[in-house]
Parts: sequence; C-alpha cells; structure tokens
Amino acid sequence: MKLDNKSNELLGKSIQARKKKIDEKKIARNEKGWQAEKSAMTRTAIMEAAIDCLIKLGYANTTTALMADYAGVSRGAMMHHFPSRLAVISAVIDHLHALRLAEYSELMANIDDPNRKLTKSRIQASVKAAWEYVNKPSFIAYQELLLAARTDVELYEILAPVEADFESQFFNTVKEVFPHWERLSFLEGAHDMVQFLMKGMSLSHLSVNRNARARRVMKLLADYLYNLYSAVDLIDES
Amino acid sequence: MKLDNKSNELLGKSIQARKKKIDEKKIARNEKGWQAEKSAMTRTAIMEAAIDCLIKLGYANTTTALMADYAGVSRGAMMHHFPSRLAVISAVIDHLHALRLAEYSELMANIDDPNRKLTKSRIQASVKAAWEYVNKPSFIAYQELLLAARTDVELYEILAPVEADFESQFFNTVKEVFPHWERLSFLEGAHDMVQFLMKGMSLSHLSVNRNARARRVMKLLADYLYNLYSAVDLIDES
DNA sequence: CAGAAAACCGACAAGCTTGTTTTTTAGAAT
DNA sequence: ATTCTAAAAAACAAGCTTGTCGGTTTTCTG
Repeated sequence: MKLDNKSNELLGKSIQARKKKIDEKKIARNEKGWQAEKSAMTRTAIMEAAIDCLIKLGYANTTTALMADYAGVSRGAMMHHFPSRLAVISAVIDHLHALRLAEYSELMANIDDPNRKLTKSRIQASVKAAWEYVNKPSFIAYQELLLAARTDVELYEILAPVEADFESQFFNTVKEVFPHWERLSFLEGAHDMVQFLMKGMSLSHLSVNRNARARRVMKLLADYLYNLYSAVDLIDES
Repeated sequence: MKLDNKSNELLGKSIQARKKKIDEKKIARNEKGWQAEKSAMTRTAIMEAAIDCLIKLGYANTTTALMADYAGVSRGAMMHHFPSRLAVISAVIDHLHALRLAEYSELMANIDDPNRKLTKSRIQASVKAAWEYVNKPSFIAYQELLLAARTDVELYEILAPVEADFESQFFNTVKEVFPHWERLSFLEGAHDMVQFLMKGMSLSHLSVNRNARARRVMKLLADYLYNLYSAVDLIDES
C-alpha cells in the first residue's frame, strides 16, 4: 500500500491529546452516568474516524490500526467497543444510512411546495442540490462501501439489505419533495436518471475538467427534467 | 479478505495443464524464434489473468499469488516477466487503453453515416451500444483501476496521464462516429451525459432492479438525445 | 554438441493485518 | 474504603503479501 501523501497532516490525533480533552469534559460533567457518555463518545469517535479513512484511504486501506489512530484511540480500546473490523464497518453503515437520508431531506427542503407548481429554477435548484448531495462525505464514504461490496461477500451481505431499504426510503422522500410530480413512472425515471448521472459524475475523479463538464451536463439535465415534468403535467391535465 | 464464493470454480489453471498446452504449440511451431513467442504468451496470460482478478476480486485482492494462479504460471515466472505487482498493473493499463478504444469503435461502427442523417433508431442503437460498452470486461477492469486510483498515489500517477489520453482519443472517435453532429459543444455535452450516466448505471450493482431501471433510463436518454440533436440540426440549418 | 542466455520454479525474510489474550487503569456500587 | 466491573492499553500468535535469491530447466547460438 502507498497512501496518499496529502493525508499525512492529520494522521494521528495522539492518544494523549484525546485523553486530555476527555478529562476536561469529565470535570465539567462531574456526575454519575459519565462512563456511559464516555463510552458513547469513543464509539462515535471511532465511527467518524472510520468514515474519514474510507474517504481518504479507501475501504481496502481502512485497517483497524489506522482507524484507531485517526480516532485517537488505542487499538485495544477499539477492539473493546467493536469485536472486529467488520463490526465497525457495520456500525458505520447504519450510521450513514440514517445520515444520508437526513442530509438529502435537508438539501431538498423547500424545493417543491404543494401550493405552487414546480418552476424551472426550482428544478435547477434541485439538480444543484443533488450534486451537493453526492459530494458530501457521507455519500463518498457510503459509495466506497458499495463499490467494495462488489467483490467482498461479507460486506455485501451486510450492505445489500441496507441499500435496498435505503433506496426505498430515498424514493419515498423524493415523492414528498416533489408532490406535484404525480405520474410515478416518470418521476421514477427522472429520479433514476438524476441519481445514475450524479453517481457517474461523482465517481469520475480522474476525468479532466470534471467540474466544468459536470456543470454543463447539469444544465442539460435541468432542461430535460423541466420538459419531462411539463409533459407529464400536460398529460395529467388533459 | 473474504473472496467471492462464486469464483472458486476456475481459481487454478494448474501449472502442469498450462505446460502441456504450451508443449503442443511448440511441436506445431518447431522453428526458431519460439522462445520469444512463448515469452509473449505467458506475458499475455498474466495480463489476462490480472484482468480477470480485477473483475472478480477487485483491485485490493488482486495479489501476485492470485494473478499467477489464475494465469497458470508460477509466481517466480511471473516476477521474471514483471518486476513488481505494479508493473503488471501498468502493463494491463496500457493493454486496456488500446483495447477499450478498439471495442468502442467496433460497437459504434455503422451507427452514423456521412451520407445519411441520424435517425432516432440510430440514436437508440448508439445508446444500447454504449450500455454494452460499459458492461464489457475491459471497462469493468479499467473502472476498478480508476476507482482504486482515488486513494492509491502510485496507481494514480500511472493512470492519470493514460486516462487523459484516453478521454481525448475517445472523444475523437465519437466525432468520427457522429459526423453529422457538428455543433461541438452540444456533442460534448451529449457525450458527457451518456458517459456519466452509463458509468453511474454500471457501478450501481447493488441497486434493486438495476437492469430494468437502466433500460427505462436509456429510453428517456435516447429521446432526449434525439431532441438535442434535432435542435442542433435546426440551428445549423437556419 | 557445448556454453550462454532466457525462462521458470520454490523458498525465504520482512513487514502488515487481524483477532485474542493479558495487564493496567478508571468508574460504580455497597 | 474495598470490591467489582467496564474501559483502555499493550503484547502476542497466526496468516498474508511482497520482493529477492539461489537453483533448475528450456531455448538459442556458435
């Protein structure tokens, strides 16, 4: 393995540093039940470190040692909270499942509105939001897992049911976000088109000029979606 | 690592089997220059095995031992032809570079024609061909490398220039395939849209019902492209 | 045919990674 | 205060992976 140079900067939150920080919190709290809170803190720290690793190092290089290092926790402590590497990943998967849905909802808030029809600029905004969505850490980390699951049975078995559930809930959210879009098959098609396209653009990190090209494609996409929406609307009204 | 169960079937072309096969060829040839040919054969066998591994096991699990095993070659022999694991990968990259361009050209042959305008059915055919293209082993293997390069500097440094060259040549081919499409910026946009979309669909292995959804999206895409093409055409003729 | 060169093979050392086990430290309970 | 339990740290064994090395076979050349 040869890690990315750029990631060396914050490679090690030292264990001491973390301890000090925790001590401060302890004094502030100074009551019972502190242990449970502390435990939850390290669990969270480990999961967030794992997500960092997935993003910066990729699934294959996300080793227990590196995760612990990123989290500022000893490997022993980590293995105490999570019995195996895959247990961490599994917890991360559940975490991302919820987080991604929440983030999408937040990004898409106020795009459509039951009282007003969709306008072109609102569609453009939704496309832009979708692009932001696939550039979020949560998406990138989750995507890393999805891709790794192609050739890793254990991961696949954990991820497949979660992903199925996610897609289902995701589309439900989409329906809520676009209440005007009543013809379901068209909305499904539009949704798939947006998602596949965004995923494709997001994963084209090596493409020259990716961002400019992405912007151009998103313009075309927004035009297309507006036409599709209008056509559906016409059909519905006829 | 926990490999995919399905791949156990043809995990080991035994070395003996390969030797026998080579001997047969030797008797048939029975001239000078045989050594060079034999050497080229094993080189090729190793590269093809590497591609198989990338597809079935993923970049991270494509170890020297497994590549040699898949190729029916001893690890020693392999290290004789390629000094390091990365040397194999590098050779594979060059191989795929040429192969993918050739395959694309072949798939797109006879789509457009300088003497006839593009029809809707021809555009549909080109979309279908693009989908076949991203489902080819060459694409999948190359994609695996592109994705791994995100977090592997050494791989990145080999792949980045090749990828830049590929995209450039790729688009040149596209221009040849669609001689009628004269407004370049529109062709670029259409091309990017198709490629990003295909990539996104190709990499959505875990999506439920992927193929059906892909078909529906491709229908929408073909409609859109035809409209885009027609609009350009109108502009050009005005 | 004999010597040189290329191709090939199996074994080895060094370094990682994982999960277990053992030891130490911190917190809770009586 | 002491006893018990959870948390954290460190040491350890087993298994992989990589690249190198010494030796063997096959092919080429003179």
